[in-house]
Amino acid sequence: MGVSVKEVAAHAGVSVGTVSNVLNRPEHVKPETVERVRDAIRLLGYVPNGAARQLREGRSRSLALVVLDSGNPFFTDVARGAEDRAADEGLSVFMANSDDSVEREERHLDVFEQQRVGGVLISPAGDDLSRLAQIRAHGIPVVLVDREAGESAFSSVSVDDVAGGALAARHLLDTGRRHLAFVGGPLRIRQVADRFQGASSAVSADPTATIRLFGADEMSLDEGRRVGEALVPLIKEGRVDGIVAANDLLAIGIQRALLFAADPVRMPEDVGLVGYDDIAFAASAVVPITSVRQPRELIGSTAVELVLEQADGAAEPRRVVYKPELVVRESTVR
Amino acid sequence: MGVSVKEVAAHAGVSVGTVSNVLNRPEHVKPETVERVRDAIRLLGYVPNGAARQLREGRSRSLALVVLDSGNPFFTDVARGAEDRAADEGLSVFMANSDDSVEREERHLDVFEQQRVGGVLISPAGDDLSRLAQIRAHGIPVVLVDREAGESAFSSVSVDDVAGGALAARHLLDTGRRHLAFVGGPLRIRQVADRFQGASSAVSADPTATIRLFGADEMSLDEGRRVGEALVPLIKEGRVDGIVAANDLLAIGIQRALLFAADPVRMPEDVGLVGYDDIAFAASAVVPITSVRQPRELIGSTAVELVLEQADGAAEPRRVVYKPELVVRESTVR
DNA sequence: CATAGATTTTGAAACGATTCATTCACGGGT
DNA sequence: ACCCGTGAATGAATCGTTTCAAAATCTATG
Repeated sequence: MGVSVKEVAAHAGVSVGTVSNVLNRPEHVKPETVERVRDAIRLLGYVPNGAARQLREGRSRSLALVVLDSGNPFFTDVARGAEDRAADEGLSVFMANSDDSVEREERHLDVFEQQRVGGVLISPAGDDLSRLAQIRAHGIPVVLVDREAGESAFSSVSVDDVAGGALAARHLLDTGRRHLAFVGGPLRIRQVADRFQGASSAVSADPTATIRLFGADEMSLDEGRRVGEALVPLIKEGRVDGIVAANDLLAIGIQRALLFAADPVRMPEDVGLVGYDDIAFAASAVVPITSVRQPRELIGSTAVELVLEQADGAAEPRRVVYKPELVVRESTVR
Repeated sequence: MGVSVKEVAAHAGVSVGTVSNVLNRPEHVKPETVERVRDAIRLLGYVPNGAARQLREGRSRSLALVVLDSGNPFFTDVARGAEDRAADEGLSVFMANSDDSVEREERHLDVFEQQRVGGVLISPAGDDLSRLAQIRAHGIPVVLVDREAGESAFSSVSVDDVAGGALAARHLLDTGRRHLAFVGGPLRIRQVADRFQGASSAVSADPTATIRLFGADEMSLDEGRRVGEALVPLIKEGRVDGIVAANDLLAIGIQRALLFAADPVRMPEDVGLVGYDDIAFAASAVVPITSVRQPRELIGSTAVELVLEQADGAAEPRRVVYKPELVVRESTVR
C-alpha cells in the first residue's frame, strides 16, 4: 500500500538509515546523496508515517487545544496565537471543542492521551481537574487557559478579571458617571464574579459613587435586552448613568433595548456603556461600544510557551496573569 | 516511562495477546480473565498507545476536518454534525482552521497525511485541488464540504445556492414586493454568484418585477451599512421594496443603516429584507431578519457518511446537494 | 605509502500494539 | 481409556521509523 523508507532507500541505492538522516539531519549527509534521496522521495511520492515516527520517538509532534466553544472569537484568536507559536517550534495543534460538556471533553482527552500528544492546552469544562492531573502524571504537560490553577499545581494563563472590571468602572467614573449598574450572571461563573468584584471595588474608592448588580440568567443578546428594558426608567430618573456589562453580547442587547425604547435613551449623553471581550460586533454596533479587551493571541502563544517549559526540563509550573486593556469607543465618550 | 501491554500482561499473569483481546474482542476471553486484566489496567493506569496501534493497523481511528473559518457558526455546526456521526462509528474528528490561507491549509494537510487519518473533510481555500487528489491517491478518502466537486472525482456535500437565492426572492415577491435589490459581492465568490443567479431567475419569471444588483466589496457589517445608506433614498422613492442580502452580516448592516437613517425606513412596511445563513444574530436583530438556512449539522454528518463509503469498498464518489430552507421572521412579514 | 582522523554510510535493535497459527485444557461420547 | 471438538490462551512476526555503534570511505600528513 504505502511507500516506506525501505523503497526509497532501495530506489536511491542507499540504506534506510541514510534516508532517515536525509529527513532529519541532512547536514550529516553528503550533498550529492541528499539530492539522490530527495529525488527518490519525490518520484515515489513518499510521505513519512507519523505513527511509526511517533512510536519510535515516544512523543508526538503535536499539541492539543480543547476549548469550551469553538465558535467564540475569543477561542478562535487564542487558537491562532497557539498555532503560530507552535509552528515556530515545528509543532502542530489539534483543536477540539468540548462545547462546555464534560463528556465531550472527556472523549477528546481520551483520544489525545492515547495519541500521546506533546501537551494539552485546555479551558476545562467542569471543576474537576483530576482527569488532567492523571494526564500530567502520564508525562503530558497540561496548561490551563483562561482559568487560574488555584490549588492545583498546573501551569496556567489567564487574564485578571478583577482588574478588568475595575478598568471598566473607573473609566465610567472618570468620564463623570456616578451611579453604575453592573449587568451579568450567573455569579457562579468565576469570570463574572471577578468582574463584578473589580467594578465594585473601583466604585467603593469613590464615596460619591454607587454601583448596583443586575443579575442575568445567561450572557446572551436576548437576556441583555430584557435587562436593558428594565434599566430604561432608572436611567430616565437619573438613578443610573453608567453600565458595565459582563460581556459584549449582553452589552449589545442592552444597547438595543435602550435605543429602541418608546422614549429612547441617548448614548453616551444619558448613559455610558462598557462591554467586555471586544468582539467584532462591539465595534460595529449602532453606537460603537467601549469594551475591555483581553490579549487573546498572546494567551495562546503563552500557553504553548508554558507547555514547552514543562516538556523539556520539569520546570516549576508557572501562572501567567495578563492585564486586560480598555478600548474606548463612542458608547462612553464622543 | 509508559505502561505497556507487556506490564499489564505480566501483572495479570496472562500473555500480551490476551490483553489485546480483552481490549478488542472481550467476548473471546473468559469473563474471569477479562476481569483480572481490567483490574491490572486500572491499577497500572495503562493507556493504549495510539501510535503503535495505528502503525500496526495501517489506518487511524480519526478523521480530519479542515475549515475556512472556525469562528463561523456555519462551520461550528458542520463540525458538531460530523463529530456526532463520527462518534457513532468510534471515530474522532480533528478540526483545523485554514483561515482561508492556502499555506495554512497546506500545513494542516501535511500533518494529516503523515498522521494517516481515516479521511479528510475539507472546505478548500483555493481552487487548486491537486493536493487533495494526491492525498486521495495515497488511499485517504477526501470529501469536499460546501463546494461542489465539479470536474474532479471527489465526493462532495453542498447546498444549492441557486435554489436559496430563488427562495429568498420568491418569498419577497409572494409577500407583495415588486422591485428587489440584491446586495452581495464580490461576484467571483461562487456562492454569491449562485445566489444572485437564483434570485434573478425567480424575478424574471414575473414580468411585473425587477431586480438590481448592488455590489459589495466584502460580506461584512460595515459594508452592509454602506450599501444600506445608498438604498434609503431608493426605498423612499418606491424604487426598491425588497432586499436580498448575500449573507446575514450584510443584512444586519443594511438593517442598521435603514432604521437609523435621518428619516428612518420602516421594516417590513416600507421594505422587506431577507438574509442568508441564519446566524444567531439574525434572529435577535432589532427587527428579526428572515433568512435562508442551510442544514448545517446534516452537512457535517453526511460528509462523514461519504468518507466512510469511500473508505470501505471503493464506492463511486457521490455528490450530495441539499436544498436550503427559508426561516421567516418580522423583517418580511408581521 | 601508511595511518590517524574525519566524514559518510550501514543495518540491526527498539518502540508498543495486533494478528493468527498453534498449543493447551476440559468435557462428552463411545 | 481414548479421541475429538470447542473454547481459551499463547507468543513470535509485523507495521515504519529512528538511533547508534560499527564499518567503510575519504583526506591529510609525516
